Amino acid sequence: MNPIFHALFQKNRYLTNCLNEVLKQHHLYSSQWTILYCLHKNGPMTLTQIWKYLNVEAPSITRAITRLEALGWVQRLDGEDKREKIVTLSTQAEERLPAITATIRAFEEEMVGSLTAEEQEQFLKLLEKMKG
Amino acid sequence: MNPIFHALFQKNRYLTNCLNEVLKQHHLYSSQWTILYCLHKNGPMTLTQIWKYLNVEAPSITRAITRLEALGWVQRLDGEDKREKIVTLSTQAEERLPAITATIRAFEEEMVGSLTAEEQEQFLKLLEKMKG
DNA sequence: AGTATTTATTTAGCTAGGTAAATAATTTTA
DNA sequence: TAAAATTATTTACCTAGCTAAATAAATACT
Repeated sequence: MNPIFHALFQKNRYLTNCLNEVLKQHHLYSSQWTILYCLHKNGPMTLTQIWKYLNVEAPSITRAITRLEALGWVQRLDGEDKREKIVTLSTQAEERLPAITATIRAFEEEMVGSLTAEEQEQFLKLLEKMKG
Repeated sequence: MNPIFHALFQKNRYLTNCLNEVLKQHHLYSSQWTILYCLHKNGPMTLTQIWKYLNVEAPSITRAITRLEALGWVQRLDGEDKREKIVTLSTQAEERLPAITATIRAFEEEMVGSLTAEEQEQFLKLLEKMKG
């Protein structure tokens, strides 16, 4: 296998495992956090808005939201268009998000901190230059 | 979320989806192919050798090998040490691998070809420089 | 030799992604 | 306006990663 692919897949696995490890203290998985952060940043969103924003398929989001709702992090409200459900953060989630965000920032700093700002920019540029 | 992480996770998803798409013609999933390639390159291996080489956990490999065996791509043979199973490619797999490898090479070329050799090297260096 | 520890594999059960198809509500069109 | 097409969400089921714990064989230690 092309070493670039190999390295990219490995790093991806490694980083998500680390992220999950770090999020354990908040009783969250990485992709749950991704959704909470998305809602925090954008306010209430429909399921479709969420999965289009995060670039995954609808069923992944349905499942994740069902779990997040059961755990009390979000609510599903009926939209004006009766087909759509609007997802909002619970007040509990709003309260906890600052602490979680701090954890994440520290983690990201640790992981990416070994690269200079210039290298980070270069890395992003190369990632985007890869076809897709 | 840090844009580097975001971009890396997205690209990872995108590439594995593309890879699966391309491998459909050979009736394989990307991680099945990863294992076949590993065996092709290294010859017969125990399960432990495989998962250590690929940097994943043992149960993932057990499951994948079970499936590959059911589909006729590999065999599990008892080792001299009766605890270990030695995995070998079937002759059918050996016959088909060249065509599959060609497909993969073309795909990789298409994906990574937008980067110059220098950029590819740089990308790898940056990936490795990220903590982990 | 007999017990304790380690090692290799497997099983069970979780999140997280995917596709295909079902359902219900809305829009378009004839 | 009734039928057809589209859209939002869900359900069912697949691969693919993970951890924790079970099992069986080999090794180490009295």
